[in-house]
Amino acid sequence: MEPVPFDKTNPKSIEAYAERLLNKSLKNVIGEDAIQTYSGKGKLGQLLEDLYFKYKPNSISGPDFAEAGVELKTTPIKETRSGFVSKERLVFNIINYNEEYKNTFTNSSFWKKNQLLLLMFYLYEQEKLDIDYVFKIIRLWQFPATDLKIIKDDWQKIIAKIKAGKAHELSEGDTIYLGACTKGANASSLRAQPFSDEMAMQRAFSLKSKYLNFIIEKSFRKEKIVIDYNEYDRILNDENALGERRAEYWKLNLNEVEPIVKSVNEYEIGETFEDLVIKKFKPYIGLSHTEIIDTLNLNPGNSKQISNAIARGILGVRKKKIEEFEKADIEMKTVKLEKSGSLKESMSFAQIQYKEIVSEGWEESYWFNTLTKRFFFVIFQKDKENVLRLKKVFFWTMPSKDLITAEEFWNDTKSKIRNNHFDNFYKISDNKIFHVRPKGADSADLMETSFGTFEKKKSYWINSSYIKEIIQHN
DNA sequence: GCATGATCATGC
DNA sequence: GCATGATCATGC
Repeated sequence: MEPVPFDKTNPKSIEAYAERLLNKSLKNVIGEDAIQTYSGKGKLGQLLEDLYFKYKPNSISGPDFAEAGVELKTTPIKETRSGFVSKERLVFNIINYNEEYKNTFTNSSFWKKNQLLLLMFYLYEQEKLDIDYVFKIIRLWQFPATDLKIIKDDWQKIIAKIKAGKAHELSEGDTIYLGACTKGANASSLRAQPFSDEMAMQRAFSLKSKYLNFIIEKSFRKEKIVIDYNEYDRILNDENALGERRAEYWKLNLNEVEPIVKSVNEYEIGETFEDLVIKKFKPYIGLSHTEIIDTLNLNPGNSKQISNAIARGILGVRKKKIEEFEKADIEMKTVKLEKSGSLKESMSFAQIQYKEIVSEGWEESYWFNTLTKRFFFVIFQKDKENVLRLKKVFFWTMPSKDLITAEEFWNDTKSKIRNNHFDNFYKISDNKIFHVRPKGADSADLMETSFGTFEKKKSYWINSSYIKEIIQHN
């Protein structure tokens, strides 16, 4: 066997060799002949291994480049008006429910395989073949310590659900950065789980698409720092030693966002990111808007967004967006309760895209992707004097049974739009969690349909009664 | 008092 | 200019 064209024990050497593909496609570099004589099959990652790296992984459970500890990942980006963004989540190894729970994080299948990634982002273009995709970012990636801490907690949360015999109830929205996404041809790709007879959907570890956007954005800026291994140690210190330590990674340069947690030293022992967020709110429970604003010296103005500004102020993020929430795609929702504990208003979401929904599948739809997010609720309630006071905060994910209702609602909405019926959607009075209601500048604010006609802009809403129940039970 | 339709304020 | 989050207005 001919020697590989790089030092297979050295991540930097593998990266340097990979970088020769930058702004090129696989076909550009190895030529059409090599591809035509290739007898294997597979997607881009496989083709790269076979035809470009000429490297056969000698272990299935470990990283692709075993000697260097490097896992190769190809993942698509797409171009939008605001630049390049991730097209989809990054999918890691399938979760073996019967095995993974026996491990600690440090010797988990996830960590052993994915602690050092060679990421190859390519520009997805619908009409192109895999071999013609052009690579736009090629780089080694290690998780910054503050992110690794969250990822470890995410992993443990997934394991806890398996240990509780609830693998069938896993949801991508359960966790912050590391998700358990469905993986399989269809909903009948089921697997056994160790502590329940119920079959569970096959799932894989995955990184949220929004998290990838940060890697993408910061990679284009090419900023480097040296990783803080003391912080790594603090995260992993209750377990085995970390493997070989890696040299450099690219720092997230945060101009538009600001993290809640600046260093892993801010965590108490055993505390998760969510614990820490909730803890930050504790001293302000029961205080009024004005009292919180005075205490923290905030300057939120007098707008409709005041509750939002107060919540960010409490988290120490004043002007910018919350980095962790952006990367995890956590949806922060502030709610105002009346004295009685009910909500005056239902909760609105984005406008229904009439031209898009008609050809979408459920799991790629806006509504599915919104409802499977993790939510962070910040609840204010009016007191006897009608003064809004902070009541409670909590993280929440929609239970799977309500997602079934959501799918029915969405299918109903979609089929009406397909049939050119733009009224008669679910109403609040149907009492089925969701409804459709107008939302535009005014009643003359219209959106084009797939029929070429124009209809009033309408949005997805969650009924206030449902939100009220969530608040009561959390 | 609530359901439904309508519209405002802000930020990107 | 427009989408989003928030809220108002009307009528039953």
